[in-house]
Amino acid sequence: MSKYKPSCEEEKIFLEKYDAKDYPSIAITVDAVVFGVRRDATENYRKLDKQTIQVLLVKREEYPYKNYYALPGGFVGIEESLEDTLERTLKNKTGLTGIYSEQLYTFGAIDRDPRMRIVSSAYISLLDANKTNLKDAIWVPIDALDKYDIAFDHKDIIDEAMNRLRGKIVESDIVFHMMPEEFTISELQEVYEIVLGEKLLAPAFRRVIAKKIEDTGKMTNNAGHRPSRIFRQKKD
Amino acid sequence: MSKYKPSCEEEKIFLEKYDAKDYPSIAITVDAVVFGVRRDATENYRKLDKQTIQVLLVKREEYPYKNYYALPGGFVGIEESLEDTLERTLKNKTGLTGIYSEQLYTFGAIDRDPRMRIVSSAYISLLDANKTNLKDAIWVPIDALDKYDIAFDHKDIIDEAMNRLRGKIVESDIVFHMMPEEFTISELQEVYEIVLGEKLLAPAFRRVIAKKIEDTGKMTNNAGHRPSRIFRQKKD
DNA sequence: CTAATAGTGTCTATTAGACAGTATGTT
DNA sequence: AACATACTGTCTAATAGACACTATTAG
Repeated sequence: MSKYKPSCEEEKIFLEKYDAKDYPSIAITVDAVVFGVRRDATENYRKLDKQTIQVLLVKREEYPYKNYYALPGGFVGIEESLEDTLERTLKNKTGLTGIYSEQLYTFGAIDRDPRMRIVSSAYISLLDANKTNLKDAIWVPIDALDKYDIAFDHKDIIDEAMNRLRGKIVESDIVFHMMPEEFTISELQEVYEIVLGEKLLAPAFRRVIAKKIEDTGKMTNNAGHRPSRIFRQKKD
Repeated sequence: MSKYKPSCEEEKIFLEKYDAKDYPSIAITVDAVVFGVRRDATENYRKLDKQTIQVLLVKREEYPYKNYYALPGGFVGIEESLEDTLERTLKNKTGLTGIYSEQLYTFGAIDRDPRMRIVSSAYISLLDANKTNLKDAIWVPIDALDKYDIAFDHKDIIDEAMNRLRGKIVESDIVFHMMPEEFTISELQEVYEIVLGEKLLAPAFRRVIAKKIEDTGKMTNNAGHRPSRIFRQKKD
């Protein structure tokens, strides 16, 4: 399994005798908090569908927490890295691959799961929700979560993920993972406002964001008001 | 093990039949990156012992990586939370309890350990290194790590921890966990400079830090120059 | 006195907040 | 023209960077 080279014969024997079954078994899973912002798909109408950020949830078909909603996720295979598990799970639920993800936190309380001891590494995944072609999952607005029965400690995980997202949106470039390729500054500002939960002043926002975006030369049209320049993320 | 209540008889039977041994076994460990800054213990001489931050390492007595240095850590017990494992491990190596810690990252590459598949949750722990009464561990200056053989992927973990520490020291109050109860502003500035790896301008530093500290009314003496006010962390 | 570090005052550059105003499309 | 949103100009407040200056001890 490993590239590690034993240093001597004694060590080689030690490693061969070593049996993982001798140790108490704790399972490890990966859970994904997938965030997205949805827009109406109509070309000439770019207003947000729901003025809130949404989370991807899956209805559980089996016990425990049957019929509850849970984060997409699953057991880590013995020959699978945490990121591989994440990728596989997201592909199964959304059909999408290569979604931007980063590790959030690992939850290890002893009574997280009634079946057995399970430690879960939670990841935050961000995507432009318009692109999604969901299979078994649904989008739930973050402020409507209390209308759903959420399985395990997944509500806590979502809350923690929201905190992290709020913190990172201002000092990193992760917003762009939730945007389409091309967007207006107002659309970008809307996403900031949704995540931060507060209104921002347009001049200040434009000043700050200007360094991170570049003009495509295109304009919106038929919006019922002055058209807007269309930008994309600036990459060095 | 859990406070979870089965919803019906069918679920109760399901849970009783469920056997953790049916799933492939991945072990989980906790490793601690313990950071500290050492000062000379002499009362009237407050200069830093070594002008660098130090990490706590343990010499491995067994294979694999026998005689290499590793982060203090160990296997998570079946009835033990990640934090409990951390606390137990640190107590064994340093004799100290209640050390400030926060989760860093969970490392899950498949070939981290030659014995078996091991996923490790790494924590950052911070303490005033002067207080330590080490048992089996040694302090290694961060810039002297390449003189030691480091086991597993622990060098990567330490690097990652250093990055996190650098990021957090400016926008949180974690420095104070590495300071004694009472300190001068210069001593505090020295710790910032050690962590950030750059010199800071005293007036700017004082302006910013003033909000977080309060005067004890005491002064240093016999320092060979103008005495310094002694501060402590301000708590609301 | 000198050496050494503690601590302050202040000027300037940069950035954030606020708000009024102008611009340009659709209807 | 009226409306709606896009976009800009500018004043002010707060903050960060730089550096010169003063203060106070030991020896």
